Amino acid sequence: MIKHQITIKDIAKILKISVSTVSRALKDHPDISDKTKKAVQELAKELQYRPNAIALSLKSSKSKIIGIIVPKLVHHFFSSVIQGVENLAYDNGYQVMIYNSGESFEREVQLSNSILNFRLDGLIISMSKETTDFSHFDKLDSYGIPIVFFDRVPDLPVNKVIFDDYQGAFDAVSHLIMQGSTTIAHLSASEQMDIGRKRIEGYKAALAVHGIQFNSELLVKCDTFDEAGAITKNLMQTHKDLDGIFAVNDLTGIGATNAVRQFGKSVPEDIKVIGFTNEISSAVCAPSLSTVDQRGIEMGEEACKLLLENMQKEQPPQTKVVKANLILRKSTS
Amino acid sequence: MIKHQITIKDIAKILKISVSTVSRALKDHPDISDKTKKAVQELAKELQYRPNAIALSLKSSKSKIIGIIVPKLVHHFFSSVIQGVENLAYDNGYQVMIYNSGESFEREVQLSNSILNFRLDGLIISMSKETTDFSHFDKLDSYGIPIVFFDRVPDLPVNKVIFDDYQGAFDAVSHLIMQGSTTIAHLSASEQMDIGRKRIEGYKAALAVHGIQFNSELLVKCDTFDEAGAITKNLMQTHKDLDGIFAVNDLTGIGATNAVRQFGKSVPEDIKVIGFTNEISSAVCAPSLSTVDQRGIEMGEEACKLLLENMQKEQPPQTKVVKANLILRKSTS
DNA sequence: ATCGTTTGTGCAATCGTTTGCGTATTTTTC
DNA sequence: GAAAAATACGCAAACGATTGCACAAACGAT
Repeated sequence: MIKHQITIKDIAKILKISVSTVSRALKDHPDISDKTKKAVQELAKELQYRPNAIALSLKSSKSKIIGIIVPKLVHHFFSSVIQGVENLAYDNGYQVMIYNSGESFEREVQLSNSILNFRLDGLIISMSKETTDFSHFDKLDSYGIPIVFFDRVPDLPVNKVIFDDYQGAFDAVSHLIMQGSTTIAHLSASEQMDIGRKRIEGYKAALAVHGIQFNSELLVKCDTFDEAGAITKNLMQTHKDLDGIFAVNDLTGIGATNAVRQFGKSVPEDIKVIGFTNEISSAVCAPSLSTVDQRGIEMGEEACKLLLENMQKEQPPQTKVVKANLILRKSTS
Repeated sequence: MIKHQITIKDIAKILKISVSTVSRALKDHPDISDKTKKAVQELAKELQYRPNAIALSLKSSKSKIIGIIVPKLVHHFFSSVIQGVENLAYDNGYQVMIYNSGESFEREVQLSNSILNFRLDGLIISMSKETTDFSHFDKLDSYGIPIVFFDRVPDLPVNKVIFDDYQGAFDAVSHLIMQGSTTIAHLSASEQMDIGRKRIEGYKAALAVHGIQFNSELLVKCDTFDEAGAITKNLMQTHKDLDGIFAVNDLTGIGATNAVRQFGKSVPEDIKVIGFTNEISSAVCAPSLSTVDQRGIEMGEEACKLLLENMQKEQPPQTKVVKANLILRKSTS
């Protein structure tokens, strides 16, 4: 009933030759006569022979699989990065194994172990928010498995592909200023996070360059949709002249937009809003949200390229920076 | 520099015993003396021995991995299903390998082959939109790899977990009627697709039950955000009494909502809108969109459960139906 | 006729682990 | 005190493929 997968042995038995001959014939080894080669290759095709990837992995200690761990699957940004990684990986004969840490440190460690068990050839990872201990990465490293970090990266000399958060924030805030905003709040991520800090710096720098005094009351930590509404309303009451909001991500930006309208003001006429990341929601909400695109596909491709290089030969750690791309929509014009 | 992974052989050599003894000691085989067991287990722990999953796969012809192929990663629904599958799989000692067909038939076939090469133990799949030829699934089946389809399933006697689209549509439209709508349009998917057909049936049934005449002009094929706006405006011009819209998915629903407001009418006061799927966007857009939740996590769990059963012993194909769950938000009240 | 090459193939080890069987040593039984 | 049974371990084959080495046959050169 159930077919078993054709092996090299089956072919050898049918043709009454040895498995070594079959193996060599299949890969056009010069030692094998054309007659034998032809017979083997034809039979292999007829029987739909396909090499057992597991056996190959065992023999070569190479799985031809690279893993990618993301903290969430549902973000458009991460999906794009995965897309980019897949593009390059497939072209180079690698499979991609996608893992989802779900923002859990424990899960991340488990997955790292699994990567060791399956002897994956390399890892691309964006760390979970909980991760502050990096010993599971050291372990992978000590076994010679190259790692490339992206987006959420540790502050260590490792291979990483990061986004130019500073420039993205700078451009976003500069754009608000160009559009006429002068009192600009920033709904920011935690300063603990690299991302949060960089975006705050970009925000401050843009203000400074345009001669606007930084006001610490306008810098509020808040990175969820739910918080954004409440905080925005608060800000509008305490700062009647508020006319611009730079949100650390799109959901926060949309939350702020909704709050502004509920407050009876309008976007972009009274208050202009710009987000960050370019999630799908930012394109479909009303008014559509201007935002900073993080070029996920390019990031994925860069990360994969870096990983492939490191898999070939050891190299000093590199950092690649992907530039921001401003997406202008209705919420700022 | 680079450590090699500790194997059973290393332990055997250090302890000057045979590999078979080590193997048995590690799994508490009764033949082995307590003294030896203790020595082996302690050393294994100290050296951080971890079994080579590749070797185990080769030996047992079981990879302890199940694959899941989704046509897109970025949909909240698919991510939820993956989550559900992971939940159950991990509890049962399986890894999950996530694949992304990107709605490409060719990719789907490639991935199926890869599943064969890596001897995955089972597959959970939602087909790409392009898929009309099922021979790659037959091939997997002929090698004894069980398959469970979900969401986008073939019309064949196979294991599947489907969503009750008929009931979901029926409930959604009934809800619009309860809220006072009487002239209800349906922005539908293609009737070619199972999903599209079922939702249309549910729409018609709900109208019939409540004594509303079906009007074919109000049934328009349209399943993207961009089309939705244009079509909605058109409908509002040709049907001044339009007061309800049932959209085949959330993006379409949001597109319709935006169009209504641009037309100068308001949601939900003038026209009530309900979507389908419960994407993140539906929760954050303004006004927030009522929708039909597809219980992705439960679907994933059901699919995984069905697969695990089939991996244990062959069974006649089953079909499981997951019930719809109405999510009421501002767009309908 | 003899030796050296070339050509084509097979043997056997290897990757890491499991497992059926054999066996040496000790313990039990009458 | 001899046979039977229990205990604790090792040998070797197996999973599927690769590859260094050996070797037989055929060929050419001297």
